[in-house]
Amino acid sequence: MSDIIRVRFAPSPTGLMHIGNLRAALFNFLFARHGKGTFILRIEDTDKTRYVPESLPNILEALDWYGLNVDEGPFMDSNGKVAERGDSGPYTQSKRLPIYRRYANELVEKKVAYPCFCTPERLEQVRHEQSKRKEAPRYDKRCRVMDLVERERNIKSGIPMVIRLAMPTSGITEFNDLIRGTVKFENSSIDDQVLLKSDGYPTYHLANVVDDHLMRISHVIRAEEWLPSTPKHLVLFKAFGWNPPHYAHLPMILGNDRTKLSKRHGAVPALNYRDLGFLPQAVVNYIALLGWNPGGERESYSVSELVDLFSLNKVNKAPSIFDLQKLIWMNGIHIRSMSPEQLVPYVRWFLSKLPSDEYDVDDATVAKVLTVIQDRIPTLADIAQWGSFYFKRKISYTKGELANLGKEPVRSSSPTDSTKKTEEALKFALNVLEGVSNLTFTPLELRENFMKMMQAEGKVNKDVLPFLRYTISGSTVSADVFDMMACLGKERTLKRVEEALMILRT
RNA sequence: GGUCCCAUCGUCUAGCCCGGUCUAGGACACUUGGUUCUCAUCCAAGAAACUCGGGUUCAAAUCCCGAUGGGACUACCA
Repeated sequence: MSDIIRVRFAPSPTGLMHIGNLRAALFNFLFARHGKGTFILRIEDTDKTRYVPESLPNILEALDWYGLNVDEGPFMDSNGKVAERGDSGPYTQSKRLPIYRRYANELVEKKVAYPCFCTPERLEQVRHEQSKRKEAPRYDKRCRVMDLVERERNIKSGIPMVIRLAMPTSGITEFNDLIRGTVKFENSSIDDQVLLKSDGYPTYHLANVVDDHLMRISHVIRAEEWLPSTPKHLVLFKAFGWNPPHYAHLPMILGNDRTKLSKRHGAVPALNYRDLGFLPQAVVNYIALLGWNPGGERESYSVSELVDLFSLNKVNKAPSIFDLQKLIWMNGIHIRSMSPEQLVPYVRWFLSKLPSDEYDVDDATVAKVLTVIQDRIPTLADIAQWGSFYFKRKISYTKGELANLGKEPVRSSSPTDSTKKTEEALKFALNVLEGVSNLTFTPLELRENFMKMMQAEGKVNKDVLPFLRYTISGSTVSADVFDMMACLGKERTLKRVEEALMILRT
């Protein structure tokens, strides 16, 4: 076996790319890049009945969003059409049907496979009877022992048939899984799998083996659910006289209830995380650490660091549970580690979703706003709420709401008292703000001025700042008041305070 | 039912291969405190695990066996 690394991510286009797919893709990608190898995308569309046309564009978009660039295989060209690159194509199995047929015939000639004429109904019944007798449900090998004359006759008369693998009835098949070590299977316990269906399409098992060989795949890195069918694949490799690739079976990602991740478990489609406001590098970082750990105590890694450190023998054997809480935390880490300018492209989409009659999103100032709120947004989607002090055209509140701010928490004061208190605070603020020059309207300067003046008048923060916060942001929960005011600029800040005072006087 | 895989805090994990340095470390979440005009960030502290039973050994989270538990597979699906 050559030491050139070629790996593939081989999804079947039966639905949207989900987290499990993403994980398989990511580990293949990391392994390929780490070993300076080739990362191949292969589309396993051999089940016509489950084919979903939107699936492939979704897979390509997801790979692109997460930065898992494919070296060979389908890609979206500049016209938005699916094209393929690489010299081992086609990379879409439905375009390789003659190849599989040829190899299936070769297996029949070698007597490693045989035609089977059993109807689905008969198979169903055989299985039914077996399970009634508490036996393992499996094909009873009736057509395997059919005499050649009858077989020829059946073929000639055009009875629908499939090609089945003639699994050895004795001996064991063992292999060294790169993650799990030696795994052994009793050949006699394995069914005579269908290799070529009656519609001329191959099953996964045939297509997989043929393509992995033809595409010179060096390492098959796939989910653990494939572990039990690996001996079938090995038997096929042996029958063809080919060298099998190395195998590595990844532990599964489970939902909170410890079962296979499915729709019930929340935002499973991989691109949903984009729409929920997660950074691709945060998701990649999180997923990489689910079932893999380079050792040590670090949690935050860039993609290139992951590539440098990645190795299959550090992959865990046990399945892991997807924890959205930790992803959210990690997203925050990545958001805070980036500059506002770097964040802008990711944030734009969320801002574009805001109603334009209420929000005024000025592209040029997004970065400025981000510096103010970057520390407190766990996801990019939160920019709408936290940035609204700036983007919202009009901060609206009623007189009552403003007055309410003046209420003492303990002893309740009369409405007039609380209105007065609010008014007093805002008048004070207005006065201070007017004293700060346009040029020095910075958080630091503002803070100093306010502190100085408050001290002079015997006021404490609580007497002024909550009122100002509400006036500026329209919320009792917001970013730093001074940061917000500096971000807004003197003119807009003054306008808001003045407007609030006017409302109070009505 | 059969086959295979797996097993450290609620969760992600370090340690396991090459037994002693483990009164088992880190992180998320949780609780408490500090910083603070709010919410976050940040800082400090706390609670929280080697599934069980045998064996090997002077010594086992680490090696072996078994049980239990969980998961995957068991289709003319991948």
